[in-house]
Amino acid sequence: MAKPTRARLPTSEPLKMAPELEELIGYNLKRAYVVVQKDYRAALGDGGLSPRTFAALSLAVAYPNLTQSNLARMLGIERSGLVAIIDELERDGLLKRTTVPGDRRVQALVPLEAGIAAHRATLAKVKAHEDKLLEDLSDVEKETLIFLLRKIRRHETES
Amino acid sequence: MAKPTRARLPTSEPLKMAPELEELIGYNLKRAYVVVQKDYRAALGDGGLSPRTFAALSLAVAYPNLTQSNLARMLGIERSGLVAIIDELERDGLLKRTTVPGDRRVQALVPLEAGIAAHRATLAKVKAHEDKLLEDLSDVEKETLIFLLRKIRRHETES
DNA sequence: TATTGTTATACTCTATAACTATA
DNA sequence: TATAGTTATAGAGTATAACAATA
Repeated sequence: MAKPTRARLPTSEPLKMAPELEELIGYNLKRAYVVVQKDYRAALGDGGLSPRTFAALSLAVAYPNLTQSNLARMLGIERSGLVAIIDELERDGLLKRTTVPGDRRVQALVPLEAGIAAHRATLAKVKAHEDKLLEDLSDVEKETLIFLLRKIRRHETES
Repeated sequence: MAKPTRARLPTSEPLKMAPELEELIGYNLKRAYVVVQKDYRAALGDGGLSPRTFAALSLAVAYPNLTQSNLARMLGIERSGLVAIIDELERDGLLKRTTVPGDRRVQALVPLEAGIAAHRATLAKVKAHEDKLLEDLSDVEKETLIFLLRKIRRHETES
């Protein structure tokens, strides 16, 4: 049976980390992601688009008449999970589902003027939040980080 | 009203990305995190410890007699959320809650032999999964990535 | 008054499976 | 048979608020 070998860490003591955990890419990725995500929410507030809704809108604006299935693929999520996101965007008047002549199964996504404006405005806020949060990273460091993250993203499942 | 300006993206066409999305750190962080997290689960299987449970065990092993409140702080989660994680670890015989003489409020976490062994075995599996998944990153690139992620992590809320 | 562990509760994000209407 | 959109459902993961015991 394992015996306690050290005294309990008092609350006042500065927080230590598990050394082997700190060397793992996955752990650092998760923790860093939480930092950025929390700051995003704080910066955009309650009325703002959530990260995933903003991502969906960005792609819908960049590729008008996109299919929901294609958008889900681009986002790396299931078709079923996209429904609520599109519901929200349509409810807010940012885009609309339209039927496509020639294939009555699909619902093409058409960005509306309000959606294009919301996208532009939100993008500016997101950029401002990242610039502020990451101001202690140089431009080269930010480029390097994105380059390395994209290298990991090459393993995204293509399904 | 916005008019469709391009033809619908056919399923066969290679997936495009929204350029401005691809330049955001947060978006790339999220997508890369999903890649690593999915590969972790695939590598460790159904019986394996989840990332958060492994992280909790790692810290409990590194700091015997740790308090639940301190552990929650280290993990960056709420005390309440840690309860289920410790329940799981205790149920699996990997650690035990023990009362501390001098403060009967706290439940010190004592790693058991099985817990130390499970930690060692899981760490080996996690390292193997990361080495395999990230084999296209050089050692310098991996070090750089961890360095940059830690720079972001400096903004972790100290609560 | 403040803190520790706990419970209850709810919300976000995501996945799986099954359905319908089309193709 | 296969695909697009949808619904129902469930499971992580996390947060907030409150509580009892203790400091």
